[in-house]
Amino acid sequence: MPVPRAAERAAALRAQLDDANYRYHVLDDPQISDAEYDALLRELIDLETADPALRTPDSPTMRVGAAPTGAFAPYPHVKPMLSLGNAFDGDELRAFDERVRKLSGRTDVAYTCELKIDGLAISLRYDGAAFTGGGTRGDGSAGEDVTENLRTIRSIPLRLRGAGVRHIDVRGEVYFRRSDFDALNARREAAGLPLFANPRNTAAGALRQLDARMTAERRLSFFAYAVGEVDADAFPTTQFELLAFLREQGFVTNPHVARAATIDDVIAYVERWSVERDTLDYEIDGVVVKVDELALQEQLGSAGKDPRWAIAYKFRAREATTRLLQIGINVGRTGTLNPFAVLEPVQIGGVTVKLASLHNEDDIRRKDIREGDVVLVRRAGDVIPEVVGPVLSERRGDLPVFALPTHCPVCGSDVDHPEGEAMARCTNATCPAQRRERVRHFCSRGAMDIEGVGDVLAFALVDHGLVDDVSDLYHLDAAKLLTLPRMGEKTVASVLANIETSKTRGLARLLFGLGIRMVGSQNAAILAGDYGSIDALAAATVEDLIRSDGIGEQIAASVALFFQQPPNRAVVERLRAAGVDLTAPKRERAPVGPLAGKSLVLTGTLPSLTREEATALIVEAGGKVTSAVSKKTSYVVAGDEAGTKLTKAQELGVAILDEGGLRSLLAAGAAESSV
DNA sequence: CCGCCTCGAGTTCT
DNA sequence: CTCGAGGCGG
Repeated sequence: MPVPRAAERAAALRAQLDDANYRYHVLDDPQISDAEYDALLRELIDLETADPALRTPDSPTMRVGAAPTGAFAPYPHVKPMLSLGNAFDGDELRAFDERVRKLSGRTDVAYTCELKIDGLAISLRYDGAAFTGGGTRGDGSAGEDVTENLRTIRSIPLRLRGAGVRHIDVRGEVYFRRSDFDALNARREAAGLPLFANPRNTAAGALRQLDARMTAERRLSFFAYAVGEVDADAFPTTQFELLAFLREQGFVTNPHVARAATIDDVIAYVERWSVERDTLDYEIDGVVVKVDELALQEQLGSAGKDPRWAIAYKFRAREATTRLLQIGINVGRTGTLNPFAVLEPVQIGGVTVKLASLHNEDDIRRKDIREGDVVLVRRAGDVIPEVVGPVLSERRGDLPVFALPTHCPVCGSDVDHPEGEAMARCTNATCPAQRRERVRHFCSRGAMDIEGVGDVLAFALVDHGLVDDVSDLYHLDAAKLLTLPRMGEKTVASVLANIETSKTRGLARLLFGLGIRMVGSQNAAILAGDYGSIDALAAATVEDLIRSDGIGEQIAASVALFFQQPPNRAVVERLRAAGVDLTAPKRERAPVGPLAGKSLVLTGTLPSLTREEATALIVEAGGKVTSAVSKKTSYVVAGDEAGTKLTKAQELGVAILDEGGLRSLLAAGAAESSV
C-alpha cells in the first residue's frame, strides 16, 4: 500500500508537471524554468522508484522512455487513417472545388487550409482522460503500436484537459523541429558519429526505436489535426473549431491554419506558403485543404481510398529518396579519382536525376553511404544533385563499407592517396582518362575556347590516336579528321578554322589550358601579366615565382616542376612551331575606372547580360569578379533566381545591386572620365 | 598559428 | 554550387 502522504505528493507533482508541459507546448507561455521542471520531475521519479505502486500509466515520468521491447505489436485503426488525393497546381485545386460544389449542390463551400507537415502520421487513443496507446498509420487500417515511444513526446498530453470525453482517437503528425534536428546532428558530429540526413527520416527512425529511451533523447514534436473514433458529450461542427477543441484538450495544433471562404483564398494561401516555407522551424511538403463543415464532409464521403472532401496540395519536391545502385569512379584531368553515385532514376523538382557527385572517399565514409543503400538526394542550390546521406532505417543486412580502388580503374596504375589529403590520384600522367580530360579542358570555353571541340570530339581525337597532347591539335589536317565517325567536309573545315583562330588567345588562356596543377584562370592571368612570355616564365625559379601576388611556395613549385619536365617542354616547342601566341601584354598600370579596386560577385541570371558580358564590363571598369562573397566584397550583383550568395551578402551586409544598379555604376565612371 | 579570403577542380541536366 | 586547400594578414 502506498504511503498516503507520498501518494498525495505524487499526484500534486503530476498535476504540476502536466500543467507546466501544457503551458510550454500549447500556450507557449512557460511559467517555470527548465531547471525547475527537471527538479519536479526528479522528485516524482524518486517517489515512484521508492514505491512503484505510485506509478501510473499517465505519469510524466513515463516520458523518459521505457526499456526495450521485443518488436512492435500491430495497432489496428477502428476508423481507417485516410490518405489524400494530390493536387500540384491551382487548376487542380479549382477542379477539386468544382467537384465538391457539384456533389454538395452548394454554390459556396468554405475550406480550412493547414500546412502539411513533413513527418509521420500517427493515431493516439484516449480512454476517459488518459492516454492509453498509439500507433503509426501503416496501411491505414493497421499500423505498429509505438505507445512507449509516443509517451516520450512532450507535446503529446498524457491526460486530456477538458471534461466530457469518454473516448477519442486523435490523429496528427510527429515531426522533428529543424532546431532540434540541427542540435542532434551537432552532438553527433562532436561524438564522431555519422550525421542524420533529414528530419523526416530521422523522426521515422526515432519512432521505430525498440528502446524508448532512445526516442526520448531525440526530442520529437507533435501537431494534432484530426479525430478518428470519438465518444464525447459535445463535439464541434467544423474542422476549424475541431482544432480549437483539440487545443482545449491539451494538444498542440499548427498555428498557421486559415479559413478560406473561396478556392481563390485557398490558392493565395498555397502560394504564400510555397514561398515562406523556409521561415518555419519544421519542414512542410504542401498544404492540406479540407471542407470546413464536418457534416458536409460526411455527406461527401469517399471515393475508393481517398475522401472527396479533402485534398493535399504538394509543393514541388526538392529532395527524394532512391536506391544507390552503384558507386562509379571518374578519373579527372589531374588524375583525381572522383566517385559518383549511379542512382535509380528519380524525379526531383521536375527533372529526372540519375547521377550525383560523391566528392571523395572520406565524405562517403563520413556520411556512411554504401552501395545498395536507399539514399536521400537533393538538388544543391536547386540545381546540382547531391547525395545527402543514407536512410539507415531502410538498410537491409550487411552492406560493404565503401573503399576506393587501389589501382586506377582506367589504366591500372597505382593510386596515390597521401595521408591527410582528401583526393586520391592516378599516378600515371599518360593515363588515357587524364589525356582525354586534358584535351577537353584545353579546348573549353575558359581556356582556348575552340568551338566545335567539346567532350565528344576531344575524346574521339584522343581515343583514335590523332591527339596525344594538346600541341597535336595544331598539327591536324582534314584527311585525318575525316577518318573520325560523324565528321564530314563542312564540320572538318569549321573545326580546323576554329583551331586556327585559337592560336591568338594569348598566354593567360594558354597557361590555364595547359592544366598546370594549382594554376587556374586567376593564377594563370597573374603569371601571364607578370612574365609576359612563356619563355620568361619557364626560366623563372621558385624564388622568382613567389614574388607574384597570390603565388606561394606550393604553386611556385608546381609551375617550376611543370617546365622542368621534358614532355612539357616539348609541348611548348610544338605549340611555338605551330605559331601559337606564347606572349601576353605585361601587366598594365594599376587598374583605373569607376570600379578600380572593387571586387564584385555575380549571382543569378541578369535580364540583359550574360555572365561573361557582365564580367567583361566590370573588368573593363577596373573591377574584379570573384566567386565567393566575403566581407571584402564590394558589391553583389543579383539577378533572377539568385542563390545562396545573395543570402550571404545580406548576412554580411554587403551592398546588393541589380543590373540597373551595375549599369549606373559603370555609367557614372564613364561620365567622369569623359570630363 | 589561426582564421579569413580566394582559388582550383569537378559536377548535373536540358 | 560544393568542398578542399593554398596564401597571407593579424
